[in-house]
Amino acid sequence: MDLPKDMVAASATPLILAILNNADSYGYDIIAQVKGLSDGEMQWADGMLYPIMHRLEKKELITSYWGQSETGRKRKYYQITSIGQESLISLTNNWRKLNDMLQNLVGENNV
Amino acid sequence: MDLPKDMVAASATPLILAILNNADSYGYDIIAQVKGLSDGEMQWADGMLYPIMHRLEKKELITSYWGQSETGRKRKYYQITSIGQESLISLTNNWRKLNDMLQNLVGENNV
DNA sequence: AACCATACCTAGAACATCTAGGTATAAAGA
DNA sequence: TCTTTATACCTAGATGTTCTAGGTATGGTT
Repeated sequence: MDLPKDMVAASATPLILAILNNADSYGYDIIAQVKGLSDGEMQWADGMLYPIMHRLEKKELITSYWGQSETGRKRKYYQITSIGQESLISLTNNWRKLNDMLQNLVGENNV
Repeated sequence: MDLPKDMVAASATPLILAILNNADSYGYDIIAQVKGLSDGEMQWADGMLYPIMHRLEKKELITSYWGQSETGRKRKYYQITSIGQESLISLTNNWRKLNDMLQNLVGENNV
């Protein structure tokens, strides 16, 4: 896909929230899910994800708790909050509106 | 709409390119078009637009030329380049893909 | 003359991402 | 038991960007 940075930035938050809205998850798994959802086109580096997670936590869109993998390795699980769910709805609507605007505008003159 | 900054940023470039792809235009008119297209929900400040135009010009996605309004006031018109058109296609496709991903993901669990 | 709307511009604050490093540990294999 | 690999998390700071808050200029209107 080779996304411009600003699109990566703008899509990261809603994608993360949408994933957590389906089920609690942790850093490495979120990266794996995004990779899967995008057919391998989006491959986030972990160092890019964690600062975003921390920011989302600070904004209280998500919370975290320590858990363990089956093998005993510790993991930090993230859970969406009700504020996060509201934000997800709003972000998703904005994405749809902007996408519609853009597609219509471009469609007019069949680029 | 009350868009987060990163979404404003990510949508500004494709919107501007799409508008110029329909017809050459100038700063104030682009702002007016965006306002119209969004039903008044997106109101860009001019001071926000010009730096973006200059950056797009630097990247050679658009070019500019001086013209005049009917009343004689000078205007800087912008025109999309072929690089800009390619970029517009790519950006529009990326927007559609990301939007599809997001809507599907959210739709699954009817937020 | 004064004011308003149009029209463009820039410096720098503010903010966020993302690179490039780092730590730690379980499992596997030699 | 030692090394390697994969998993798992973290942060400082460079980098890049938007956007605010200023500014200039001018034609039309009162």
